[in-house]
Amino acid sequence: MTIRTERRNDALSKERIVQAAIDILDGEGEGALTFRALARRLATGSGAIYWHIADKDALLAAATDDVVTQAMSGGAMSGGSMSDGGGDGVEPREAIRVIALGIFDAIDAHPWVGAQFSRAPWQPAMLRVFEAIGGRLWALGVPEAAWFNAWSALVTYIFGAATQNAANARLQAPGTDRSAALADIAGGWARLDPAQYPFLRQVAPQLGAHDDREQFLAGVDLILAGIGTVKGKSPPA
Amino acid sequence: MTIRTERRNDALSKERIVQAAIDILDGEGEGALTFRALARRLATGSGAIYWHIADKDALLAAATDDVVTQAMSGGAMSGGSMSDGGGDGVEPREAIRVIALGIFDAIDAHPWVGAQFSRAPWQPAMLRVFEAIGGRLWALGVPEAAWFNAWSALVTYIFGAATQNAANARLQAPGTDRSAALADIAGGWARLDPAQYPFLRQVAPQLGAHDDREQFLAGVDLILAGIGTVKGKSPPA
DNA sequence: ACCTGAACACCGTTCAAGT
DNA sequence: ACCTGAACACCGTTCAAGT
Repeated sequence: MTIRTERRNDALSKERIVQAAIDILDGEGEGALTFRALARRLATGSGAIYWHIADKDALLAAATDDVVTQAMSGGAMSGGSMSDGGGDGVEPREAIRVIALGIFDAIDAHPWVGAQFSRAPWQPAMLRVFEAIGGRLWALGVPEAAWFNAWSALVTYIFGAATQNAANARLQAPGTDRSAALADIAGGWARLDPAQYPFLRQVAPQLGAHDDREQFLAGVDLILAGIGTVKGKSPPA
Repeated sequence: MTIRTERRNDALSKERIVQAAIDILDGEGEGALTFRALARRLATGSGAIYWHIADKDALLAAATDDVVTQAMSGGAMSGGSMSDGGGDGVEPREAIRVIALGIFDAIDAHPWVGAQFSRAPWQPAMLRVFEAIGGRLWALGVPEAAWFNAWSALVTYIFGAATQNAANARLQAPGTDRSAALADIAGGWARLDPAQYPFLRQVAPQLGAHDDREQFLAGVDLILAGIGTVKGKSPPA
């Protein structure tokens, strides 16, 4: 007697399709993701994909949701949204930094996610990020009147900065050296007209030498410092 | 004797092509900008456009540069980049707010510009924005060690927030009511699981009622306040 | 020098036809 | 229920041919 597996291992499914799409996006770039390429990789017809996924937008949305969910699954990012101040042992400012860096690194590793945000905010996985940030603001003791604007500024900065960073990375030809490209731009700034661009000339060396993650975190810290001036008290010991 | 005009008034030129592209982008959306549609509007062949512009990326870059240049031509945004503190009578923080709002409004009016930033930062018109912000930081008396990070955080937030705002606007069907769509999302947040999403439930009413420009400016102010804590002195009177 | 428009090599999406 | 792959209606870009 033969025991049939209820499903062939290689049966098409939304999960398999989304994973194949992520593989293509990461490995060959956004331009390489076509239904024909996807069908070839899955050894099926291009039309079969439409049985499982509505269209290309839905495919990109599902792939993005996957990546963000992954990024949020780190231990430091769950829990701690209690209004009593957290209670999971992580200082709220530090927790916000960890969440922010998690998003930054995830988008850096999957640059196409950045472009996707513009087309589909309010995705389910995003809600978990939003809540995690908001919960830490409660734990920080930010006064109620400032909740919404403080939360909005943080979330906007985190996703905006991560997206811009990834876009810069995507601009480069796949094999080229990132720091060399940056040095090129910094060199261009250093040669700008001193009368018109005194500031950019001054900061050109720092542009060429900066670390992206540190620069990103410095921005998060500036916003946190600004939020601190609203409540007017120092962080809890 | 006949005096020939050196150029027919309707002769093709990069300027005319870019303007026609902007008209299409603003009036019919990003999906409507094709070389065929552009050629039809300019009463020429689709191939003629390639004589004046390298490809579609260059066309979008030129259109974006136009819009940003326009946004920066406002009087309050020029000058004032002297290290002696400005001297054009506008308080630096207020000048930064004006510049930021100018960018925000320009991208709000031309939402496609937001999507374009990801593909081409470092555009010439952008440099003027970058310099204008940096110059005001000097005027604010920010210490040298903080120049780069403070500048970077401001510029990142301004373009990131403006882009995200425009993307949200673009998501909606052209005819629909913006506040109704926001109320829908806010309603969704209000119905989230209280155990998992206490923060989002709390701020849902503010999400539905907020003013986008005010929210944006509040973020700029938070960063400026954070920058203030770095230098540790109050703004000059 | 500048313009024309057919041709080429692609797309996303649909759908009759298969199993 | 799920899959196939040809067909449809598009794209951006090129290029021989015109003026």
